[in-house]
Amino acid sequence: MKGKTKDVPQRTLERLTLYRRLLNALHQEGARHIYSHELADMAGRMPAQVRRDLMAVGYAGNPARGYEVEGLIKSMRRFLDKPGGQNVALVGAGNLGKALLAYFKGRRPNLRIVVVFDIDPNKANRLIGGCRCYSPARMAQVMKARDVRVAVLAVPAPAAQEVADQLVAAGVQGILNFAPALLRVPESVYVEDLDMTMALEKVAYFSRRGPARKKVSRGA
Amino acid sequence: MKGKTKDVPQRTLERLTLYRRLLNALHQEGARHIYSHELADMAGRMPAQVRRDLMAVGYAGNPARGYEVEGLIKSMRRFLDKPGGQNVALVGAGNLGKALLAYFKGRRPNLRIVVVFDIDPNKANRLIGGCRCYSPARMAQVMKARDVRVAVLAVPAPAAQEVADQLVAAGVQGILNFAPALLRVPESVYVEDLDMTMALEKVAYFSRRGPARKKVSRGA
DNA sequence: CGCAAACCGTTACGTCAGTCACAGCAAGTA
DNA sequence: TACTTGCTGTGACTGACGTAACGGTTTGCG
Ligand SMILES: NC(=O)c1ccc[n+]([C@@H]2O[C@H](COP(=O)([O-])OP(=O)(O)OC[C@H]3O[C@@H](n4cnc5c(N)ncnc54)[C@H](O)[C@@H]3O)[C@@H](O)[C@H]2O)c1
Ligand SMILES: NC(=O)c1ccc[n+]([C@@H]2O[C@H](COP(=O)([O-])OP(=O)(O)OC[C@H]3O[C@@H](n4cnc5c(N)ncnc54)[C@H](O)[C@@H]3O)[C@@H](O)[C@H]2O)c1
Repeated sequence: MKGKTKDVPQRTLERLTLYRRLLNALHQEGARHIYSHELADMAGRMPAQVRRDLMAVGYAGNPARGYEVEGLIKSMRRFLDKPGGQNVALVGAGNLGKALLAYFKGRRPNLRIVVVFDIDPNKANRLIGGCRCYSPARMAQVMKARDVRVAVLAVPAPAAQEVADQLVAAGVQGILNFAPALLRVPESVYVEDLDMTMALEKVAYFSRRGPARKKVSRGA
Repeated sequence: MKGKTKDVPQRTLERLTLYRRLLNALHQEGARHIYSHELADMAGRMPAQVRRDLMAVGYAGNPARGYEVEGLIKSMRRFLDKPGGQNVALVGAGNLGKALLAYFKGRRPNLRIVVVFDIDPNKANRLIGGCRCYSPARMAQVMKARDVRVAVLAVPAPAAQEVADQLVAAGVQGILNFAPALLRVPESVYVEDLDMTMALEKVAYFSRRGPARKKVSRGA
């Protein structure tokens, strides 16, 4: 019973994934120990925040040596990852979808895109970026067979809600949505919106208003 | 004297761009007036928050008819956009860069990608997605000639800092960063990080933890 | 013309995340 | 062994943001 994770704030989780990335790089370079202020520097945060974030994963550091890199990585893996890994589906093999597919190809061992869906008949039943592409009509069937519970949505905005409904019907519990559209899904389904247009407008706006801002970088 | 914009919160600005998108669609459909609770429904927020956000743009609604759509759109344009529009540069014409280029092509009249930079000699001095592609060596020169102050960074992570330095040297004041790397830039430069990997890990994590979450969707 | 209703603008409140500060402790030193 | 040092873990503080509440105002109708 390793439960009792008492709800981690979203921002904290974002930072944890960042820390892990940094730690993996450090481990590659042979580092054995690291202090909170070192991690903080690399992540662009405050040392206290790093320590507080790490409290969530329940790994105790040593006041004299800091955190043991390898052990911390293992702890974070236990905390962040699903033991057997998670299969991910991609819907929409357009420009963005194909870029994502190429990027995630073999990169994340336990967060792998294993199947693609696209309504375009020219794409269905073919291999795209090493993944089998199916017609959305077969979604429920394929998703269940492959035990997919997370999906990336990269279709045009007008089709987004329809696809989301299909995904939910197919048993998906989390959606990474690239379409600029508000998805109506059941409470139990987690949706993360990633709106690039909004992000660009934000940059355009704040880049005009002097340096009066804080250091909240925010991912996704 | 329309100054006195007294620093808008980032989240508010994100929502404003969303409202504007919705309003444009409504205007297309011929809607003339709209209430805060209608906009709120469409945006997935609370009516009070919509009203509060709209305070920032300084457009007054009417208690009986709500907001006048066309006037509000105009006000938001005045508030959000730079009068003559803003030119944007894209650095890195890889899979992601090309997708972005295709997507923004002619879509945003006053936020246009006008130039591309890539270190690949096969791409330099050619047209990519309707944009001239230059070698990074000519960055400062080209950027100044085209008055570009905003850049999208889509190069591999190891090259990100170097490119950021070049961009800053070329006079850029805002960067939309897709690379999973922390950019060190002067205080006056605004950086918005958009980390897709982080977003996907977030979805994978929270999709496993029941429906205990709030309705903070967050863009970018 | 007076009234009722509905919504806007704004102020006040509550909640949550980020920061600070300090107690506790493990290692190194004399 | 006794002491010093510097970092961790954590409670308390602060500030920002979202939420709720309320007075003001404009319209429609009796
Ligand atoms: N740079 C970008 O590409 C970019 C930038 C910002 C936002 N977006 C958003 O990302 C999404 C995808 O962008 P894109 O450039 O890849 O678009 P795209 O037009 O290149 O690709 C869309 C793909 O989705 C498929 N599709 C359409 N309807 C479908 C359905 N009902 N079921 C399954 N597949 C369907 C199409 O066949 C096509 O292959 C869009 O919502 C867009 O607004 C993309
Ligand atoms: N789906 C995706 O494509 C995806 C997903 C998540 C993150 N990212 C991030 O986005 C960035 C770009 O991804 P991509 O898939 O387009 O990569 P890519 O390898 O397809 O393209 C990178 C491009 O950048 C160019 N480049 C390299 N160094 C450069 C330099 N110093 N100056 C100018 N140009 C240079 C290369 O020539 C290439 O054209 C990466 O940092 C990646 O981590 C991409």
